[in-house]
Amino acid sequence: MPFTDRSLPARAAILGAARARFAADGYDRATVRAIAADAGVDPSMVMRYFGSKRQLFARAAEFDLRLPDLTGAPPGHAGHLLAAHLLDRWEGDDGLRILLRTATTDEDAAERMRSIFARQLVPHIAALTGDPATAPARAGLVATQALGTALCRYVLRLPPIVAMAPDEIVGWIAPTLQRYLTGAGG
Amino acid sequence: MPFTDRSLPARAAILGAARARFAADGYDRATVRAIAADAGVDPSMVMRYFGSKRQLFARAAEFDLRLPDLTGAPPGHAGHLLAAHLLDRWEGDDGLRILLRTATTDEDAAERMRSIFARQLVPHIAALTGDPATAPARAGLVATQALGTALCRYVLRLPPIVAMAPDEIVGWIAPTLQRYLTGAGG
DNA sequence: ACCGTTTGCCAACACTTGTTGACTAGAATC
DNA sequence: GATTCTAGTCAACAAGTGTTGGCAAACGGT
Repeated sequence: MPFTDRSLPARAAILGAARARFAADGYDRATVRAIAADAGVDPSMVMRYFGSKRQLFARAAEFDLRLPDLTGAPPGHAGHLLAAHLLDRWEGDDGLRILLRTATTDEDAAERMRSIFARQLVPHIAALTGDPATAPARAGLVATQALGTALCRYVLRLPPIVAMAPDEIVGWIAPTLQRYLTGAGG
Repeated sequence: MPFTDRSLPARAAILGAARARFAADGYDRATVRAIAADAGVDPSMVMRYFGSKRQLFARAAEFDLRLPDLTGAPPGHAGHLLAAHLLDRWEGDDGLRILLRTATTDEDAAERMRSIFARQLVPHIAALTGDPATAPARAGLVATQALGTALCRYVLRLPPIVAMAPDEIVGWIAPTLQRYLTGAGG
C-alpha cells in the first residue's frame, strides 16, 4: 500500500495531467481515461495511486491563497496590495481555475471554496481591520469582486477583460477592494 | 411535425423542468431522464418536442437582461440603478443561474454569455457614456462585479453574501459600478 | 363513423463512464 | 539466487448516458 519512489514519476504525471484537465474541462468532463492518457499511464493506475476520481480531484484542487500580511502596510494601500497579489497568484497557478470550473456544479468543490474563503480570507481581513464583526461581510464583498474578475478573465474569457494587462486590472479593482475592506456600507 | 395545442402543457412542463434542473445541476448533471421525470413525461417526449438535449438547453437558457434606459437618469445614479435592476432581475429569473452554472465548463454556454455581454451590456454603456471606445472595457469591469456577485450569492452560496438583503448588496456595489461606468482608470 | 395525424409509452440501442480483478514483468530483500 | 512485494497491462464489468424506432390509444376533421 505505501508506494515507493519508483512510482513517483507516474504519480506526479497523473497529478499534473489531472490538474490540467480539471482546470480546462471541469470535474465531470475530465475523464479518468483522458487524464491517464495525458499522463501516459493506464487508467487503472489512477485508481491504484489515488483511490478514486474524487480523491484525485481532492488532491488536485488543493489551493492556498498565500495571502501576504497586510497589517504592516500603509492602511490606504491594502486594497492595491491585495488586488496585485491575487492576480499574480492566479496567473501562475491552476488551482483557482480548477476550483472555479467545478464549484458551479459540484457541491464538494463549492464547499471547498467556501472553506478557503472562511479559513484564509476572513481571518486576514479581521486582522487587518481589527473588527471581527464586519469581517465576514467585507470578505464576502471582496470575494464577489475577486472571483468575478477570475471568472471573466480565466473561465468565461470575456475579451475586454482578457485583453487588459494585469496592472490595468489591478488599477481598476484596487479601489473597489479598498472600499470593501475599510469603507462604510451604503 | 408542427405540434398542436394539445401537447402544449407537456412542452411547457418539460421546459419548466429543464430550466429548474439546468439551474440547479448544470448541463451535464441535469439528465434528460431526470427532466422528463420532473415533468411527468417520458424521456422520448423530450427528444420529440425539442430535438436534442442541446436544443432543449438552448431554449431553456434564453435570457434577456432587460436593461432599463439609463441615459435619462441623473448621471451620478446610473450605478445604483444598474445594480438594483440586475439584482432584482436575478432574484426572479432562473436564466442567469442556468447560464452561469454551465458556462464554466461548456463552451457553447460561455459563448452565449459573451454574446449577452456584447449585445446587451456594451451598447447600453456606450449610449450612457457617449464614448464607444471605452465602452467594452467599462462593460467588462461591470461584468466582473456583477457576475461575481451572482456567482457568490446564487451559485457558490457564500454565507455572508447570501445573508445580505438585496438593498444592502446594492448599497455596496453601486459605487463600484458607478466608477466603472464613468470614472477614470487607475 | 371513418381515417390520418398526433400523443404518449415501451424497450432497446450504442456508447461512455468509473471501477475492479487477474495476470505478467521487474525490482528489492534476505 | 529464491522469494516477496510492487509497477504496470489487459480485459471486463455494471451503471448510466443521449437517442431511436415501433406500436397502441386518443384526438380532429370530414
